[in-house]
Amino acid sequence: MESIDAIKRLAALAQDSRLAVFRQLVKAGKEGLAAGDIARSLGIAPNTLSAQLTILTNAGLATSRRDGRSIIYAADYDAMSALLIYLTEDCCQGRPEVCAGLADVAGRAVCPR
Amino acid sequence: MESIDAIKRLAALAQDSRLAVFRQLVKAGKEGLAAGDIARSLGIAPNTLSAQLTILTNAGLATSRRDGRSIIYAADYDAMSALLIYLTEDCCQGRPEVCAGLADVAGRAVCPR
DNA sequence: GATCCAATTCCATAATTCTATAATAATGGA
DNA sequence: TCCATTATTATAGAATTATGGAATTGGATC
Repeated sequence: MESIDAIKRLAALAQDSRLAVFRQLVKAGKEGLAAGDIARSLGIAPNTLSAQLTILTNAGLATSRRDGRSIIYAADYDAMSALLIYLTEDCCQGRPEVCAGLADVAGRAVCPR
Repeated sequence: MESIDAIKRLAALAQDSRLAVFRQLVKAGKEGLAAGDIARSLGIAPNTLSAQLTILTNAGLATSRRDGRSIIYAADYDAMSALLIYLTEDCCQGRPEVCAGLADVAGRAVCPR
């Protein structure tokens, strides 16, 4: 993964509405959520949300598909994985004990149920 | 973890110099790196780097300690863990197959050696 | 104390990002 | 076709962020 892509993704997530949207999408799973439903549930104006969704999509963190009048957005889990890898790669430099706890916690966190 | 803390951390990482600094710190491990060494190795002016390090520190992603004239910065692995957890928690909503790949990849990524 | 070195703080400018209003596009039903 | 619904695009003002020069602080050495 390129540094510039990581920055794009991090910047996309570094804003409260967008982070809230992304977390909703992560929870929603593959089926995704309609733009309008997200706007209502988070109390964001449709046009503002649209701009936020565009940023998430351009960053590669979300995908969209049309379903009738609605546009359904879904989290892109692969893009998320790539980002996590990028942030933590080469950690501990041959001294695994340093980040053993991190590995443990990250492994559990990703799919807690 | 609070949303506002996650945003702070994401924003701290969403900038090329700071991301490069953080990755160096992650690679360096607990011993950390002196501010001056980071500035030289990345070609960043000392005062600019100082501002970046302050942002990373305020976000909780780095710690600092003085050693003689130098100030040594180190990555905070716990803060990093907390962020990864926050980003991925409640993913897959009871359908583990959705993010099994993510769990796998994240688990390996954190400590590749 | 005087001096050098490492790092930070202060401050101003440039650039970017956020958000909302207004206008536009696409879809489906009467 | 006409209209309501859903969503996006365009644009602009406000706010935030990034960066560098100059000055300052803290520590080591003489």
